Amino acid sequence: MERGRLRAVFPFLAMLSSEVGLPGMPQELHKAYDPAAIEDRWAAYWVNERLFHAEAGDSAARPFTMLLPPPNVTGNLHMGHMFEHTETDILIRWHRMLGETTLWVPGTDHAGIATQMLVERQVTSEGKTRQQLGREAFIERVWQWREHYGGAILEQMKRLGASVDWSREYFTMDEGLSVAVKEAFVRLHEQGLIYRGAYIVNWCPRCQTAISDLEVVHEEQQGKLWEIRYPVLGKHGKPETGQFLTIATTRPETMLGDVAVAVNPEDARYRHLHGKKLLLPLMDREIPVVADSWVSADFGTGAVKVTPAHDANDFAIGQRHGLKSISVMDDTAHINAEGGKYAGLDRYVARKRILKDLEAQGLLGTVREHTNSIGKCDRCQTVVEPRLSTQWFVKIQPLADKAIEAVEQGYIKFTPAQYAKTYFEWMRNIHDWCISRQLWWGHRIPAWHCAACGKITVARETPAVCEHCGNANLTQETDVLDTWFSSGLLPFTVFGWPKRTRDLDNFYPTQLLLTGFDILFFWVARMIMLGCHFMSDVPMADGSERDLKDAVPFREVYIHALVRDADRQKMSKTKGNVIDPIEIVQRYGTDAVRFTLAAMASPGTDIAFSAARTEGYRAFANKIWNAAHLIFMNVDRAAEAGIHVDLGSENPANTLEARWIALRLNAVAGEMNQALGEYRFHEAANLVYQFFWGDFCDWYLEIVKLRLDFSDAADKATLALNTLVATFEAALRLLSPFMPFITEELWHAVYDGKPPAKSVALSQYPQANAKVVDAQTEAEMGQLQELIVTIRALRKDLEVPERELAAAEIQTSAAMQRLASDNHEIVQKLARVSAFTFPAESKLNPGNTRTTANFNVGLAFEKQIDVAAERERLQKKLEQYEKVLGNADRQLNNETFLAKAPEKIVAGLKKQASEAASLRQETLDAIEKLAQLA
RNA sequence: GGGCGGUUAGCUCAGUUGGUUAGAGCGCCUGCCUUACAAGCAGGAUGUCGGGGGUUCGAGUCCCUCACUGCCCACCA
Repeated sequence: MERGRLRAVFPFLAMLSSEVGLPGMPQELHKAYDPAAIEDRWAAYWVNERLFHAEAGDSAARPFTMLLPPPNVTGNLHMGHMFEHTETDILIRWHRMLGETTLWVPGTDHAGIATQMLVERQVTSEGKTRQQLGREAFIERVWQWREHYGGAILEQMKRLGASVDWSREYFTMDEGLSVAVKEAFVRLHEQGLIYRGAYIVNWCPRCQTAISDLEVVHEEQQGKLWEIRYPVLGKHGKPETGQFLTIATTRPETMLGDVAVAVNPEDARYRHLHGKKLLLPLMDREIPVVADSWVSADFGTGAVKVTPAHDANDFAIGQRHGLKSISVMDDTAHINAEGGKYAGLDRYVARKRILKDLEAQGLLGTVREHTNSIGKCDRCQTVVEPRLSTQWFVKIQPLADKAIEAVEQGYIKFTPAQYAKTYFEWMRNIHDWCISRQLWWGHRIPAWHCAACGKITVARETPAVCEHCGNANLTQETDVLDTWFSSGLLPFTVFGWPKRTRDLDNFYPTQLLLTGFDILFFWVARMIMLGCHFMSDVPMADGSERDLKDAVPFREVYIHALVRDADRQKMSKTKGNVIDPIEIVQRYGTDAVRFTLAAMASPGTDIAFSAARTEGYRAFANKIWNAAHLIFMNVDRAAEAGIHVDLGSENPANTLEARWIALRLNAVAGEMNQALGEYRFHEAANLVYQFFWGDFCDWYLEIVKLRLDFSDAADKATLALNTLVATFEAALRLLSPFMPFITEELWHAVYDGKPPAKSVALSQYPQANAKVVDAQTEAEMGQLQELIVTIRALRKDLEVPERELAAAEIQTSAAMQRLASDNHEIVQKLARVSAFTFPAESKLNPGNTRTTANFNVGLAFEKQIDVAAERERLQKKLEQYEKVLGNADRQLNNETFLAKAPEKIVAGLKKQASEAASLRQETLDAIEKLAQLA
């Protein structure tokens, strides 16, 4: 480490050492860590140097692969992304440092509806419609938009240091992926797992497309339940006077498409009407009364109007009773020609008109308030219309069966485990998947309609002629595929499927999927189904058959929590409580924000993000920065004395603090590896925080300062310096997955710009050595710390001025006397003691002494003693000891406890009891002494 | 209607398989500009672990129950 380097890392040092001198140091030169000064530089370095590029077969170790849940190409980075990316990046960086081939694949999703809506809005703002533009031109516009603005989120990820392999970036509409999507569709079709038919689907009148069940969000709403009287027809097709069947409905406008009224066959009230005809009001259509057990007698009037074209249940009733379906609404939820005089009206306008007309005819009965849940389009919040339409479906049961088995067999593990339950629940009640969308932007379905025979040809390439009749007059299906169909294939299509590539051999299955529960069904479940289905047919790398175990798309799923605002509210644009991660990052630095997220990421618990916490972790970064400052200053001083740091030294300092910090590092490394392996991010973060700040800075650094005298006893100082720098270097590695920027900067500085690897991210993660055990050092350091802390507290109580030193006297065991003497410099410095002695008995006032299980310590400092306050303090102590003692004695006198409790617990309790007993006695003595004094 | 969580210090939250005196950060109080760091150092106060019952030698942790609260799923017109 040379001065030049030091100045480069800490520019302010130049000022410090200049002739301006300390007192004159300009105020504006902040000594604090400035993340902005280093982060951009390293972010660019990592990308430009392609440090996180992985090749199949890079190492013998099992590869660790993860897929980035592709954000929408229209998306902007929000806190949820940053959280997800932070957790993923920590794991990825950790695994990379474990020496595994580590691959994180990034990409974006074309996001059919979302993107189309966005570009459509743009077109509209220019006074045009997408229809005027035409399909081809519109799609061209979307591509243009994508060129200019798409994938901003990936750029933001680069800035935040996500260690992904950018050379593998994909877009779900890329040529290669499009071929794969076609292939998947055609294969499913060949296997009889795709069919086309007219069914009730959820229709969004605004997006003018079908959407899947999952894309409908249900909302409770206060609505009305209207009763409508349908006249009963007599023998001659004439209404029987005064005879009505009263139905109840929440959607009167659909009555235009009624084809029957259904009652429960057991319902005695209506048994006489079975088989009779009714006259559908307003439409003057004869409709039958049918008996169907789906109808419950106790809801409404017990009679249900049947509108097969506009309700899924009614459709099922229609099927059972051979009824026809009459669609009365068009794509935009306006009444169509089937609706007679209501044609052209919007559904809600029609509703009002219909109710008014019914009332005029005296056919409207009781109107009740009624809460029901209505379905809205996930994308645009428009109320969804169940509508009969011709769509493409995936026959899902065979796929679901395998997907269930994969999880049941443990081939895929969920964390937190409870999500497996949710998964099973959904998978076991799954419905066929409607995969066609009436959009323009997306993967167009590879099917062609024949103008001659009307049949469909499904093919990988545009067919020349109809496969059924040979006619050449073919037009391609206009529908596109659900976006989730293509993203469900990603775990293998990103590696080149349907081709059998080296990547596919090496990286499939991926190891872990880390994502939010909101896309558990949308995406996770679909990937499992499609992966198990398609990859079962792909042989293993060695050519052997692939079992279900290896067909799964990932071996583990980790479901992360939600990031909420500081008041635990969901962040939403409408609430205006969205925290922009970029803004927070600019304020506190990426490392601090990442650390906040990690430290709060306890599995299964939502995160209430608060900037106060981030402020604390910025302070942590600053602490590390300043520790580096201290270390580098000493490296610098050593260099002046001709001493150079030897990081590879096999000869560590053999001082108490050096042995102790090595033990701590070893223990913390072990605990961190353990915690990270179990996705306990918060625990790992707290461990490294506590280690760096508490152990390393507060104790080790303070002590080691005493050793760094390079003018005198330089050998010891050299050893101390080597150990110091080596420990710091290891601590940086330990922290680096959490705070990649500051650790990268300082790690390079430690090596004076000549590091053994291009990045700390490519160095090795510290591992625990189980053989490193040194109970004596641990105990001695513990006792020394207790002594120092006790003296410090006593100083406070005695109000010894901060600057003043005080003489101490200690009563303790011979061993501890030796310990204290051997380390008297440490005690003197950290506890601000001038000197200490070991008289057999203390002559000091009780207020001047403190007692612990290991020692009594007293300070000779004159203070007017407040007897009452002192008695109170001692009484409180006494109560505390007696409580402990009572508790311990009670258990130790309990024979069942002694018989059943583990030995370790009993021994611990005994020790505790004896300590408490002696402390109690000491306290009693002090109280007595105090009484004599008074 | 089904299912899953949560309730621990003023605030935000940890607390792995039941085990010795329940922790952290922030905030609060006190004293320090101690040449790495005031984004700091040192010391300190604060809890009937939501209520009730049970199992156990032992419960914040397991079981039952009640209360409050959040979320997911569902075709009741």
